[in-house]
Amino acid sequence: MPELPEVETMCRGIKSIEGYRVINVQMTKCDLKPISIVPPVGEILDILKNQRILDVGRLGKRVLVNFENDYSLVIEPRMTGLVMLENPPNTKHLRLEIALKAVEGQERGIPETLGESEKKLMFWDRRGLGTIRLLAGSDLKSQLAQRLGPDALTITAKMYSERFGGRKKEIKVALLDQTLVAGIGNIYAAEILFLAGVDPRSACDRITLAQWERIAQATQTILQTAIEYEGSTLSDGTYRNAINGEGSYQHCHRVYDREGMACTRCELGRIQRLVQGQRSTFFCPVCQRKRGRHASLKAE
DNA sequence: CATATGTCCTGAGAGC
DNA sequence: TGCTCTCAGGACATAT
Repeated sequence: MPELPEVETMCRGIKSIEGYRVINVQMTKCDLKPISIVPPVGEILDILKNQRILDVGRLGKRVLVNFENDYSLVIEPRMTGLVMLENPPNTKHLRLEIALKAVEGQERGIPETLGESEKKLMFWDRRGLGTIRLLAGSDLKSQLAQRLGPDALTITAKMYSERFGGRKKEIKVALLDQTLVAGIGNIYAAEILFLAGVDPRSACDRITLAQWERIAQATQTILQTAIEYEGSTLSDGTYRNAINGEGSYQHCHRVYDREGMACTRCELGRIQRLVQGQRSTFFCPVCQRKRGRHASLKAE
């Protein structure tokens, strides 16, 4: 599920835990197969107990909770994971709970009745493909940060052409490769290529500089706007923000999950679906023709 | 049966 | 031969 805009929304939604300290860490008991948590929860508690949260960050599609002892909790939602503070969709798929308490003085000014001096950070995951890891700062760099490409919110046309340019891979497949650029997933890859007017089947080594410019510009436009809309909650309703609200960028989708519908830009083409790398791709065969130069960055 | 927002691992093949 | 990189395919677990 969550791609960069959804993960960014999760991070912003739990930002109020900054400065709180860890009281307890526990797996929620359920009959489902447990998710991957490394090291085991007891060990995590030993390392994090009473530790203050310095800040909340994002690394590609992962949420980072950074502690004062230089450890970081890396939460990777994968397809259906959610990081929440309130109202999880159900208890059946609740996987981990971290009890937090405000440090001395932090709760001052907040009425005790609101219970704001205590918070609970939860990880909920229906499919259970998500993972949680606790890493020391140096391991975070070597095991994770180093393997990821530049964050999609910072990538430029030059970086695109340098990192992608020599490859034979199709551009849609390459955009999903987190070692090339971090944060783009299946929905936003489709939307970015539509806005850029680039055929998703184009081989990277045949994409022109002008097209890389359009792809870079579209990356920023699509992702920034999707963040403003707090991400996409698809028809299955799985994605929710930190307090169980829905995103609304799904109403802005121009191609994703719109097979057979008329293209909103040219009104001639019908959105087509094809499979690339075992994943669905949606595009407008008129606006995204390989040699087409009709595409314009002006969205509406 | 087919579909699903993501990532990791394995094995094959290419190129040096 | 061996090392590295690339790419295709499957696995992971649950639900609609």
